[in-house]
Amino acid sequence: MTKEPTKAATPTAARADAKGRAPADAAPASNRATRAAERRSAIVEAAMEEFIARGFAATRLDDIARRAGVAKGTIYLHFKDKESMFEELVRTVIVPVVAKLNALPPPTGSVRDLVEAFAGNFLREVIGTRRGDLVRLIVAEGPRFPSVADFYYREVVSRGIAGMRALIELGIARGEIREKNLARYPQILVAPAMIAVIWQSLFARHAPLDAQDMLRVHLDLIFGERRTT
Amino acid sequence: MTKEPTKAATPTAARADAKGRAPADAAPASNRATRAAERRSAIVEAAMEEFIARGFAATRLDDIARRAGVAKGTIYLHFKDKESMFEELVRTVIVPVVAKLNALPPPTGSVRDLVEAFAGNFLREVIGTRRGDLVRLIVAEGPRFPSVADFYYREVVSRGIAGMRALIELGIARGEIREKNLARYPQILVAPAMIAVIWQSLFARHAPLDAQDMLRVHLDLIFGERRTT
Amino acid sequence: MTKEPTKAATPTAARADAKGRAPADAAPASNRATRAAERRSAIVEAAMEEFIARGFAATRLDDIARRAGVAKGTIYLHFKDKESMFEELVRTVIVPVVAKLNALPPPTGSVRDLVEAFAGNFLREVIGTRRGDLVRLIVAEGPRFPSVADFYYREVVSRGIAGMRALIELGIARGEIREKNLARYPQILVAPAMIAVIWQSLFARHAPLDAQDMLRVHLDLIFGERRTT
Amino acid sequence: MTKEPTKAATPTAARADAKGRAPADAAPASNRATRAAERRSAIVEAAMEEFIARGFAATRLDDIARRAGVAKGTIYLHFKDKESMFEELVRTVIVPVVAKLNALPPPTGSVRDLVEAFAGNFLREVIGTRRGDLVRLIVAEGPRFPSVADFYYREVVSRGIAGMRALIELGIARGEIREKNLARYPQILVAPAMIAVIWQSLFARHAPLDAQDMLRVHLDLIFGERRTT
DNA sequence: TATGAATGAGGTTTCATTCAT
DNA sequence: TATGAATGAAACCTCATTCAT
Repeated sequence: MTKEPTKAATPTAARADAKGRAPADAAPASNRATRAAERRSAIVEAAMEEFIARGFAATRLDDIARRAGVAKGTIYLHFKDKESMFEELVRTVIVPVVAKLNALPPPTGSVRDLVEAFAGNFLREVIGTRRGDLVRLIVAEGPRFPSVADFYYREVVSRGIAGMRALIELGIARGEIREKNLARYPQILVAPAMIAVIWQSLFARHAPLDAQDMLRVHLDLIFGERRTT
Repeated sequence: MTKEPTKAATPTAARADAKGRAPADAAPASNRATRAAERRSAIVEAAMEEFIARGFAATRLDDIARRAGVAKGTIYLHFKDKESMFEELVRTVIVPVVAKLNALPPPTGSVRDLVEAFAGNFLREVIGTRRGDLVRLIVAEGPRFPSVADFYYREVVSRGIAGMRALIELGIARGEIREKNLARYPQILVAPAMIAVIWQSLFARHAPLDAQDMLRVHLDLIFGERRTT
Repeated sequence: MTKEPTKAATPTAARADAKGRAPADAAPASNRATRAAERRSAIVEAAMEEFIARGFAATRLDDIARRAGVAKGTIYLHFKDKESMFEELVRTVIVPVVAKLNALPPPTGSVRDLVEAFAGNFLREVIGTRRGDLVRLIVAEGPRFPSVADFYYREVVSRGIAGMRALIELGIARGEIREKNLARYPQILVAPAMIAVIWQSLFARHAPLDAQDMLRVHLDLIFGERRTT
Repeated sequence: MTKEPTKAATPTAARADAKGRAPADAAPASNRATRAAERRSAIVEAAMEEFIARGFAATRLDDIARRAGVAKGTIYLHFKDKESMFEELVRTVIVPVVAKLNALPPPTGSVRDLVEAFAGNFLREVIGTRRGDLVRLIVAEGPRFPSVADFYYREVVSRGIAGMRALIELGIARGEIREKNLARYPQILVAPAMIAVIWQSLFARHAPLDAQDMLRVHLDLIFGERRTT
């Protein structure tokens, strides 16, 4: 009475190669594997939208399928069940974020400029975008999906904290930051940005928040006098 | 508004009277209205626990009823439906918070002492307690329950922001705070506290966070040199 | 993400007694417990028909519900799921059979008369009736429901075999049966009856089988010359 | 009857020829028709295993395909649908049984020896083997597949009964069998063998049954005194 | 008021069948 | 011929809501 399907691996990836030769006549953009990958992305994309809009429990696979333009059953060719889909989804969406964090340029110029550039970029790319909603989604569903919270902590939060700490220590060493204890709580550095993300989702229509400006004020607190821009 | 007008003689009540004796356990302080209120608060309490643990959609009225020690139908004597219950629930739980905010003492002593006392109190009462989870619940369900987000903004956030702004302006006027622009973003003042609340729910088991200590560092940033305590 | 309902116990059986007194005014035939029991039997009855007609896997709960005159959800108030329903069902239906086996009269008269009366009765009550189909159902689904096969073996088969063996030994002792080895294989005694049951389900429309007459011939083999009736 | 008429040039074939060379692996004894027949019998074999293990409704074509080492779609090149496959399958598997029955040697020696040899052979080849499970499968699915039951009756049962009857009449004529009425119910002769088959599937792990020995006792009943072997 | 059995719409998941390659 | 991704009808099961008691 039990089975174990465990699908979700890339389905037909290397069949052509089994012939022992490169598929010379394979049109690069329309073979089976490519179309399957496209469908998978469509599902991931659609699922993101729905999960963000309604949360895990209230999201219907029917709606995901319709939005992705596939049949309900197709989802099960790519994901074992709704829970696995949610978990893999978050991983899939987080991966580029991690890549971006790892690709940060080495610190040149003042630490404040670095932080401001980085945080400004973060705000532009996250606030009010789907990626910001992803943060809210993780906050919302984390307790019910410990594996998701774990993954997010391991891949994003702990690395981000470590990176911030390194920057803060550099700023302290260069005399840009006076408050030495800040290195113990890099969370303080990013707290306003997180607040801005959440504020955007919940209260923007009551009181819009200029996240970039708030960030500058926050950095003034940390780095001292605002520079004359 | 969700309750039916109280009817005079319901079947059960009539049958009890038919026994020809006064109900022995009806103490003067435990009349019908009182017991109804007790039931209602039992339901509210149970619903809070369940909604926090599972979120709105995944919470079953069955579980709420069992936890509250009432029958499922009883919930519908107090609330119109699940959504109304959730909305009223959040209001009910938030009211004492508002009351507390309104009962704050007038500012005497230094602003830093005031803020530190208030925030310290906030952290003690919120971090790791059910009230902290309530914040996360609102973050999680806010987009699907605009009325809840609106209510929370109106009753708690906007008042809190206003109060913080007044304190900040006082601090600036007294020379305790140098960064004048902070008054435009009181969110910065509370951001680390919010982060601590969320951190506690999601990442505490990976990396515990000393919220009180982090708060002191944050206040040092705002008020300058840490005083020698 | 896991729960354990485990319903299926008699739902509201003893609630009235919780009051500490016998429910004097409880109409014997129409209280809640009685109606629940009636519904349960209706479901059991309907499920028997459907399982016999289609087998376990091909039977739809929808059809059972419709036949029983209840809603689909009602089934789940009495049974945990389809498998549990099937298993409990077989138990429920088998119980009276066991009771009947236990209530057999002590052997008086000739062993042949006893066996003939018993087997004749068996054939009348089983062949072509729902109880006969139950035997076929157990044969069909037994390998996939070991607990059902086990239960049937323990409660019916092993007792029946033991009873037959005792009768055979009595017959040998009395000189009615010459073949002493028969006591080692009481299955031989009942084999034609079982064949008749299966024949009835599968081949009756091609070649009707007079089970009672076949039984007499079989008993003649065992007990020797047919008596002049 | 379930196969499409063979078309001349299918896409795959055409593409292979486009390479301008003869397919190197096309041995003379392994042409297309042969390989198709091999695939078909692989499907039949796999389907037997699955249908026996799970019954018709619970068997998945996916599992049959995987076990047979073909793609799911291939099954539909050989069989119209699942039901047709089941029906043809049973026919296919039964055919050799019929052939064997027809090839029985003419009766020489004593009837008891004949019956004992035949039945002993039957038990060895059927009990605990796949062919025995086929009997159980027919018992299980017969009512839902009248055509299968019909076919089985026509090809196996009726011939077997007729053959048994002839043997019995010969035994009566030769004086080996005293019970003349046995010729009217040849089922009695085979009943213990059928019981043994079913017993093996359902109850063997509770109480193993020595079918060969039981058969000898049964034949003693029919042919009188056990011969001194 | 309070109960909880009953309902049935609606959700997730499976799987026989099709069809472009 | 052969493939297996895709489909979508249909199954099982849940649970918010109702209502007779």
